Amino acid sequence: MISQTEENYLKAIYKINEREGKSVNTNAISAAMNTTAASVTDMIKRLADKDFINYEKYKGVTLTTEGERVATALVRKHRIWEVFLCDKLGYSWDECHDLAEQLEHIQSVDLIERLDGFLGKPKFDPHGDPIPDREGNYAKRQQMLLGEMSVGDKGVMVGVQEHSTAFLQHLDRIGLVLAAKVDVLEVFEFDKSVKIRLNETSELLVSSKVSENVFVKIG
Amino acid sequence: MISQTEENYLKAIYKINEREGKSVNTNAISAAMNTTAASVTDMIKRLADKDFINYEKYKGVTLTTEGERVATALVRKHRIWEVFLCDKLGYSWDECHDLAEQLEHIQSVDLIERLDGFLGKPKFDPHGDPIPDREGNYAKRQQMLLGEMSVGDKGVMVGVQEHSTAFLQHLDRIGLVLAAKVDVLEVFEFDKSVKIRLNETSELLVSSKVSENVFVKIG
DNA sequence: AATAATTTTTAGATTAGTCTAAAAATATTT
DNA sequence: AAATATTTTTAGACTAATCTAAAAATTATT
Repeated sequence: MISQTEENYLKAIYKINEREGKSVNTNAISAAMNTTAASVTDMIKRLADKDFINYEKYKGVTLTTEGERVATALVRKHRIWEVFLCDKLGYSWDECHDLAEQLEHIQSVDLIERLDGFLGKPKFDPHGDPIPDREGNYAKRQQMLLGEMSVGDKGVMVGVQEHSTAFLQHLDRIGLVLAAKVDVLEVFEFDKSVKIRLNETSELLVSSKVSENVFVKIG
Repeated sequence: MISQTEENYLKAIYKINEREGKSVNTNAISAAMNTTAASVTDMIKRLADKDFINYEKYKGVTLTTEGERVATALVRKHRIWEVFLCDKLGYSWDECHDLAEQLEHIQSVDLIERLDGFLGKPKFDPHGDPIPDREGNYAKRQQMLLGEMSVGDKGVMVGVQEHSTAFLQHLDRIGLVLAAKVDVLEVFEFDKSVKIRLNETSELLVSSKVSENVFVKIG
């Protein structure tokens, strides 16, 4: 058996590795898990004993095949539950995350498959993040940050890099929500702010904080 | 904060009290929780410290108002999740229990209210057990055991006393499921078996094991 | 390369939840 | 009412997950 805590550590390691692309060190994990470095050392020994991670003292950790399987299964469950919460129960995208953190730990081989079917086998969660399949594979999104786009580029808002409640609520407030049409009108190098046309109607000037954390799918 | 384990103990105490109607003793709890009497003593001290139960050494325990609130909230959540699993995801009534045991511990003030609304505010779970309202109140069912009915009585199958998988699967097999119409044709005092007409068509002879564990609503 | 700074690990404690074995209290039987 | 049986509690120990403080290893800086 694997505990919820162990699962959460594996997910944290997976996400850090996905972001940084290398062996994950103790401090990064303790920051992500809100614990001390000592606690992390204890835990990674346990996870290494159970063959979920490869660990060498002072060298950081990487996930084994089995560890990666557990982590992607959690991500899959998390994102499918988020779709349920938003599509069926009317939660907004900033509210669904915390509940999904709990629901992703429900242990059942087929509950999540049935839920997936009930929801119409969605490919993306309400934040535009892709949902891994049963094998843990998911297509990397054909997307770029709004801040990396050029004048004249057109696309659709497909996701966010930053998932904080405050940020998501801000996006709601300015109308830059999932599936919004985005045309880049001007890029101000000075402060990295970007002027866009939203949904082919209103003009909107967004700050660097926004442009550097919003993903747009070109096309 | 209250832990999942503490919640489970409170629910067990609630159910034993509901069944036996008196102060709940240590051994009954250890049997229900599949632990030792020593573990129960440890736990009831903790629950008494937190004012969830009234406890006097060697005298058993009763729930406080707060303890009862927690227990009925759990029962409410359990039964609403069961409705979701059966109505929306196609689980059968013998499969949904174990999953609901996990789902009932999801902590959220309004998730269960939204789910309740999504499901159309059901009054009964898939086993015919009543769903408590937010205050923990629920109407006692207008029902009797099949074995207590008389020849000529007619009714509808509304629930079971015994919840084991084997029993529920047996009921499925003989077609005596929730909402089935039941007319009592003959009662054999010798072995407490009962002959019924099922759904106004087939005749069926059921054993005492069945007749003493199936609830029928008269009318 | 020596020193300083940072990161990581170890050592030793703590809490929740569990256990076994033995002692104490209560209930039942003779 | 004494003996026996049952129930409950205590005592002491274990594991998972955490902590603080100190030691050890690694990395960066002068």
